[in-house]
Amino acid sequence: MAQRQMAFPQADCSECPIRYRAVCAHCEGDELNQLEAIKYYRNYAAGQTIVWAGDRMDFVASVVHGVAALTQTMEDGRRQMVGLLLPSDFLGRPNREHATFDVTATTDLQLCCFRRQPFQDLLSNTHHVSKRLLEMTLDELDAAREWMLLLGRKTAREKIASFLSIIVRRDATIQQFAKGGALAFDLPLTREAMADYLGLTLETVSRQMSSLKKDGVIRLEGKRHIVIPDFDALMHETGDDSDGGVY
Amino acid sequence: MAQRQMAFPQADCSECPIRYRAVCAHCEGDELNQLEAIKYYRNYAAGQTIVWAGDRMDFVASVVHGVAALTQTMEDGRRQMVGLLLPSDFLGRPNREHATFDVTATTDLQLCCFRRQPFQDLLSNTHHVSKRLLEMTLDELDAAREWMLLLGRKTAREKIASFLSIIVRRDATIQQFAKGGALAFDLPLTREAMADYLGLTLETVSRQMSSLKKDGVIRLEGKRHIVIPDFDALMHETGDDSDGGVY
DNA sequence: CGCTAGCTTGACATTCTTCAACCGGAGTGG
DNA sequence: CCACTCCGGTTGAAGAATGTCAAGCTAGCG
Repeated sequence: MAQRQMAFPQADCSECPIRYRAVCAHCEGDELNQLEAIKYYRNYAAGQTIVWAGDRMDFVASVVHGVAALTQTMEDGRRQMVGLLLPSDFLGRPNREHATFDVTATTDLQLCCFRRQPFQDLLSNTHHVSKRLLEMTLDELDAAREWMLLLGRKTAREKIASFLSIIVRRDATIQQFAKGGALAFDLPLTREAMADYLGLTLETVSRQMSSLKKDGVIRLEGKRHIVIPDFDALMHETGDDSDGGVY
Repeated sequence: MAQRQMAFPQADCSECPIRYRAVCAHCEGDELNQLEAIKYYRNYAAGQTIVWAGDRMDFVASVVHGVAALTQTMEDGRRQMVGLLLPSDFLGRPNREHATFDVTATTDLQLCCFRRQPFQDLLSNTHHVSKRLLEMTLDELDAAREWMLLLGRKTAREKIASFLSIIVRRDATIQQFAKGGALAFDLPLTREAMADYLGLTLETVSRQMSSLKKDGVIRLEGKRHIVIPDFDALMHETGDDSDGGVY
């Protein structure tokens, strides 16, 4: 694959699109300067592998633009995605030298990287980064648990609907309103990657997408562009409790 | 159900069985004293519910003895276990007032509880508790990701074998050597709870247990006591990479 | 202009679930 | 003490959901 040149701007922290959601969210003044001093950007084209499971990984990073996937592969080739990293999500683990999962860019991607050792020093010496990292890790654990319900108990149709609703909500910046107030967005994953995410085969994904389309829950414009005329109707297909309840 | 009296001893921290694995692991001297000052024990009988999803929860806790399960339930009754808490595991989330999942004791259980507010204060004012909590949360996230592979891609037989191997390894204190060097332990879960853990029906769990027994991978003594004559044979049934690789 | 990657669709096979019957031990009331 | 019932578990038969294998479509690209 030809390595296209990426076109993401390399922002100053003050203009960074994930400034108040990423691991740096709570930092100000000196702490932010320390982070800024050790940061550098890396760009990847859609489809590129960032690290393989077991590889030495000497940086941690925040996703600035694009989407990355963590996947696990069994000996016989069965694959399961176990993490989907959207802008502001954190990649890597402090105090761990080697990657536990394969990491690939599923769209063009920009990472804001920190060399691991200086980052760990910062964790030990300051409060705000580790506090934010704990919050984010707890959030990811909650998300992982929702995902487990999906993998263990939902039907193929519910899985697809749930996936679409996650994408729509998780990266609100991607979403736009199409004519008539409907939601519209581009899928950041191929059918195969969706299958890996959902614990299905790509054929089943394709069939269920067609089925949702036939029933008017979604519209497909091209293969990747989705229009959702009625978000409530989509939510109804997810199998989740409709009444937001607690909040 | 009659509320039997629990028989777990209430240890001083210095004699606590989870002293160096729980959230308090890194604490010494003053920090430990602060924790000790706000701790109290609670006991639950097998089957009891600790909190329901959405309930106000004004404490966090470490599991001292026994096993607790986090489960999610869909409107139509489908249930998925999303967390299995063994001794030293942490229950609850700082800065969150309401429980996100149902929590139940699957065996007789002892918790070492901390009122949430003082615990949060400790998190803000000291280093060692939050550092340990971050480590533990990252470990749980890794475990959740292994679990996703299981839920999404493993066969029923592989799921059962994986579950058994997790139990054997995760709480090494439970396990004993039966005659002939075989591993032996008691299942901490009913067939139904195993089904909820593994994303199966209880009938499928029962059938696969019978099948593994028929093939000599496990022996069943009563319904709950398991003997594993050959651990490698069990591992081979899990579908996981056999060579431990990195470690 | 033909290839390829990504996707769709069909026919058939397989796995797991569903529904139902049954078993055995523990606790309970007569 | 015995019959009863309940709970957790096992097993069988039939059906539904999803996977597998195979063919074919389409858009973009060399």
